[in-house]
Amino acid sequence: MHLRKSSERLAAFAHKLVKWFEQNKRSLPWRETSDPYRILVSETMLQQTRVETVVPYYHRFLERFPDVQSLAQAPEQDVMKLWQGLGYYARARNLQRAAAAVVEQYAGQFPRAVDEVRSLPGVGPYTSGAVMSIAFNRPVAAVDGNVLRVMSRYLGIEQPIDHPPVKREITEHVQHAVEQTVPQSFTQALMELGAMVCTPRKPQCLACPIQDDCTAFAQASVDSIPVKRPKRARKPLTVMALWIEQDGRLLVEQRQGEGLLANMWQLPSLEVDGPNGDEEVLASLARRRLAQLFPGHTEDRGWLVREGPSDVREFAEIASAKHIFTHLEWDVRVLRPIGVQFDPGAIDLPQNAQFVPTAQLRQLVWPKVYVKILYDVLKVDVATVTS
DNA sequence: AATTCGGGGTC
DNA sequence: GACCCAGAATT
Repeated sequence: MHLRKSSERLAAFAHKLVKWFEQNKRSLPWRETSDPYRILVSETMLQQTRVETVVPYYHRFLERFPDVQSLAQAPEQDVMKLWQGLGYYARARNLQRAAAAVVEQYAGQFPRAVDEVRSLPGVGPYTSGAVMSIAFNRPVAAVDGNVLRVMSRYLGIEQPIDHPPVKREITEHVQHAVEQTVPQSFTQALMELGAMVCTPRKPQCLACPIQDDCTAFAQASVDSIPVKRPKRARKPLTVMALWIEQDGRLLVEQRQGEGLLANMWQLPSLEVDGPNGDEEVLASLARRRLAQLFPGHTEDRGWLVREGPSDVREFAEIASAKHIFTHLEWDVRVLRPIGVQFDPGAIDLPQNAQFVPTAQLRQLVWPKVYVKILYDVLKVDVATVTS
């Protein structure tokens, strides 16, 4: 792969970016340190997540887990609770596994070799480059969404940037540039330019330090670069969730350990494809879920008692919420059985379900959509970190 | 090479 | 609504 820009022009490019960065950089918490652990925490939180969103999480997380040891030995639920609301929860589990690997495989000393850093759980091509350059000032390219946008415009690349060969070509240019300057500053400068000047919409080309050498600016094609391939449509799902509250306790269940929102807590629920929220469909789902939760029980004079199938007939929809994921769209409908009481002590529940006093709900880790539902119904804020 | 992982800000 | 964000892991 030949370079579109000469080595000399890339050196000048890098130099101008670094100079611009030193004069224009934002003050951000992770720019106060070169501790590789803290850089890794920030980079992991920043994956697919905006700076403003991350800042408060970064402070809380490092206050509770100031070093790899404290993170490595913490209960996973404590880590997840501090990640609650950030999304992409595998990042949190991987980050803790990475801390454990540093403690166990590197005797608590953060590894300094690219391959070793890259081998840590949750550390991919971008994050390894970011840690190497930012924390250790080593010349390793870090190519994220900002960099792909800046470089595709600078180089005038009109092929889709999410095409691997295109990303490889861009990485080669970035690698060549970072080797000719101060890696620590250059990596951050490239991303800072993408965030503040070379933005997705309405880039501030007149304020750009590399405007004079930018291919897209020269061609007036800034608005049509980068090109990305179209995304698939989201899949709509209807989620029937049961509200079963008895004597100040709410019936909740923990999701399975893999996949979407792994291990997080929710109301007992059933999912069906499509917008499917007819009253009768929901009631039928609710009866089916009740039968799963309370096998062999039936309603008798207003109480759910043993023997016979669950035959609760009527439900009230007490709350609803729509929630959009990257590839899914949830329509959550919360149904409360009418005229039935439960005896939390006399019922055998599935392993992952239990009645929890409403005052203790906030100790569990909840997906955002259930944070909203619990607040709507109970007026309790289960997002507040208490641990 | 394509999918699966959250959630929020912005236009 | 559609887009996109300091991406990685899995298939």
